[in-house]
Formats: sequence, structure tokens, C-alpha cells
Amino acid sequence: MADTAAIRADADAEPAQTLAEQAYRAIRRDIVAGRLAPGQPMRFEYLKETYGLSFSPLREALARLQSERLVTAYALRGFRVAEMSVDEMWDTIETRIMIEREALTAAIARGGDDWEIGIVQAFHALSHCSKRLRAAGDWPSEPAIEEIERRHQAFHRALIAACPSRWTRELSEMLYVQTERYRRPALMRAGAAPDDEGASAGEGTAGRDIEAEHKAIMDAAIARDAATAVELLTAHLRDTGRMIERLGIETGRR
Amino acid sequence: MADTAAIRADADAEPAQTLAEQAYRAIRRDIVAGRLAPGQPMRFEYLKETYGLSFSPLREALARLQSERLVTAYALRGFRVAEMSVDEMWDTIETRIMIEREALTAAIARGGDDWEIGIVQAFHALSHCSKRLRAAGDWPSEPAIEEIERRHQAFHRALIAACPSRWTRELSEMLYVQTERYRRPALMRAGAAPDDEGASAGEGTAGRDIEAEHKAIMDAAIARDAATAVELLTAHLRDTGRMIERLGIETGRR
DNA sequence: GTCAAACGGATTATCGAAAATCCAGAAGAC
DNA sequence: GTCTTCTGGATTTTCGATAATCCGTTTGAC
Repeated sequence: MADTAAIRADADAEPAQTLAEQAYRAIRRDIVAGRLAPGQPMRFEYLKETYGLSFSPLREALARLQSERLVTAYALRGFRVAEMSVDEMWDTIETRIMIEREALTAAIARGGDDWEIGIVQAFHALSHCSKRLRAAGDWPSEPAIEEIERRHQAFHRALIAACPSRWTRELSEMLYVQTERYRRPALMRAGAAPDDEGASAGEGTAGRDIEAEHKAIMDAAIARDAATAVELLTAHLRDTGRMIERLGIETGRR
Repeated sequence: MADTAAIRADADAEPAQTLAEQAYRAIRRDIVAGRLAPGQPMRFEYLKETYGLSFSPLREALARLQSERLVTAYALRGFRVAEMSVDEMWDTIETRIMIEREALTAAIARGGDDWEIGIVQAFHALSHCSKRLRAAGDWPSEPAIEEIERRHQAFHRALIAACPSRWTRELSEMLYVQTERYRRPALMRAGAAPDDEGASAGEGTAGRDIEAEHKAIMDAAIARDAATAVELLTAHLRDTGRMIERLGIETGRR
């Protein structure tokens, strides 16, 4: 059944059982969303106030985020939000491409019905959500963006869900978060919803029809055309990189 | 100059500045060496006694190790040493192969004199250390094994040191540690030094001449023969996997 | 006899205070 | 005038105690 895939589609579906987990998710969310600016020192006084937690769970959260390169630790001088740069972005994207090519190939070779259903489902969930956002017309709200981002991640996750290698899937996940950290603030600044089609040329997405790109990848994957699917995915990720590069990676301080 | 490479060759060269860092390294070392058995619960009472530290730094260390999949966290039920299995081993090895193929290719394409010198240096350091160990004759001591393992890692790190992608290098490092966790206890149990040649067939290394394998990889790399180097490295890692599989992955409880 | 609820011991997660460390600026030596 | 040393305040790191949670066992009901 597609149950598992559907349930797992929403990342962090399970409630946070400990404050440390809660802190970890909240801080990660804020870093990825750009609410915590790159290089910004993460003073405990500030974190305590902002997240309403005490030292211990915050420290544990930062320790974990350090391993994922979202924060940088300076011994005896605290933590800072990890820096961003064009070079790092390309390194992240190219590494992600390397891993996801492998993952997608494996998924196409081994995916069953659940896998196909999961992809179609995730695609439509994303597409539907995206349309509703465009229909609303005005500037998208924060929660709306959060939701569309979750669905976007769910789609990319669904594509490789049938890859049997746990390491490959988890590394993909980690690098997805890293790239989202670049993509999302760039698009926000450009005034487009993160997954908007950008019908007007010269806009944030520069005339790309991202929904169509997703559909093409999905179709190739389900048609078991690994070579095409992999090339389309690679192009999709590189195009996004170039787009971000055009829009600039500086993020708005708060 | 090869200075940086030489200095960095010894992992964890810099002294641990905080107790949390110290705890992190010590526990990681003990897990990889097999002194902490897979699945074993990591009770804080025990950890406090063993490492002479208090809750906070230990928790922080475990949080980091969790990200590297060396310990598993169970919400409100503490931590356990991560489990091991043949399937996980092969997943780790194949993922490492995927990443290191890319890394080695890039390093061969871009490596300069420093890189070549670093490899030769690391190879000889390992080989020298290995010989001395064999000359000693008797059962190798723990510190001797630790040292040879450090040099072994340094050699593999030197091979890809010229790879420009930081993500690729760091993921290699992480997966190296994971594979060492399988390789080392298996070889120990077989009664061979971790990098022993195993001249007697049927021994732990089953007649492999590991030093020769390393030399062949090194020679191909320095000759800038990427295709050969990559195939040799792949075979080297897979052979090690098969060897571990033969020796079994159960580790001795303490 | 089987099942569910409740108790008690053990363990973890969290907190807030205490100790250690760092940084910037002032005072002093050359 | 430049460099070194000292000092005070801010910040991090660490600790031990407290509160919350879990698990195995017993008790009681049906």
C-alpha cells in the first residue's frame, strides 16, 4: 500500500517528544527559511527567549545541527548560523546531483506500484497546493509557503523512495535541506512563491515552468526511462542553481 | 607545500577544547573499535563513570553521534549503540564507493604536487608502521592498532585530498568511519592486525596483499589513470566487504 | 484464568546556578 | 608612539538537583 509513503510524505509528521527535538526542528526551520541570517551568532540568551527553552535542549539541538552543517561551532565561543556562498551552493547542488542520480536510477529499477502511486500523489498534492496559492493572488503567507515547501520536498522524496539504500536516501534528504536553504530565500526575495510557475518572463523563476519540469521527471520515472529521468532531474537542479545565482544569495537580516 | 596535508593527516590533531568534544571523540573511538557493543544501551550512569564526565557534555556528544548514525536515540528511553548488520554494511560500502569514485576522479584531475606528495607520504607511513607491527611478532597492542588505523585512514584521505568538493570529502570521511566500524572488529577477531598482509592463506585477510592493493591504487592515481585507479579502489572496498562478511560481523560484548 | 489498571523502582530529560573562558579596553613599560 | 599586561563584563560550558517518563510487576476485576 501507499499508506506508509503517504504518511511519511509529511516530514516530521510525528510529534516532537522531547524539547531537544522540538528545538532542533524549530531552529532548523528558521535557518532554512532564512529567518536566522548566515553568520549570525546564536547567543543562548537570545535563543532562550525566542524558543522559550533552556540551555540543555538548545545545546543538544545545536550539536545536531552542527553535524548537518547548518550551524558552525566555535569552541568556547558559541555557535553561529552557517555561512552561505555561491561556491558552497554549487558544491551542495553537484553533490546532491551525484547522489540523486544514483538514487533515482535505483528507484526506477526497483520501484513497485506503491512507488508509482506515491509519486503521482505527491505531484498532485504539490500541484494542487501551488494552484491554490496562485489563485489567491496576493503575496503568499508564511504558513502557505511552509506547506508548499513540505510538499515540494515530499515530491522529490517520493521519486527516490524506492531506492533501497538507506544511506543514499538520507544523504539526499540532508542535501535537499541544504539546497532549500539557498532556494527559498532567493525566491522569496524575488517575490515569487517558492514553486510558482513564474508565467511572466523575467520574474523570479525566469520563465521556467517548474510544474512542467516536475511532471516530465515523473513521467520518465514511471515510464521506467532511467536515462531520461536522470538527465531531467540533473537539469532541473542545475537550472535552479543558476536561477538562485542570478537572484543572489544574500539573505535579509532580521 | 604538503604541510597542511601532513598536519591534517592525523585526524583530531587539535586538542579537544571542550569536554563535549572530548566525549564525542572518546565515545566514537570506542564504538568504532567495538568496545561498545552494537545495541548496547548507553546508560548515563555508566557513561559518567567510564568517561569521568557529567550529563551535559555526554548528551551533546550522543546528539552528534546520532547524526552520524553511530548511536540511535529513543525518545525518553535514552540512547543505544547503533546496530550492525550485513545489509547495512553493504549499503555503507556501496555508498562509499559511489562517493569515492567521484572524489578520486576529481582529485586525479585536479591534484598538484602537494597531493602526490601527500599520498606517497601517507602510504609509506602506513607501510612502515605495518612492517614494524609484523616484525614485533606477537599479538598487536591496542595503541598499535589505533595508530595503524589512523594511518590507514590518512592514506585513504590523502587519495582524495585534492577533490575540491567539501561535501564529497566530508561524506567520505563519515562513511570511512562507518566501514571501519565493521572492518576493525572483524579483523581483530580473526587475529590479524587490521592492515596485516595475511601472508598465510586462509588467514583473516584470506591471502590478500593489502599493501599491494594500496600501492596499485596509489600508482594509478599518480599516473593520472583515473579509470584504473577508480576500479582498483572499488575492488579494494568490495573485497574488504566480502572479507568481513566471511569473518562475520558479530562483535564481542564486554 | 485472562485482562486491564495501578504501583514502585529505575532512567531520562530539563532546569537554573556555578565555574571557566574569552574579549575589549585601560593602564603601564619600553 | 607602540607593544604588552592586567582587569571587568559578557558569554559559554559544565554541573548536580528536580521533574517527568517509562517498564516490569503486582493487584484487582470480570
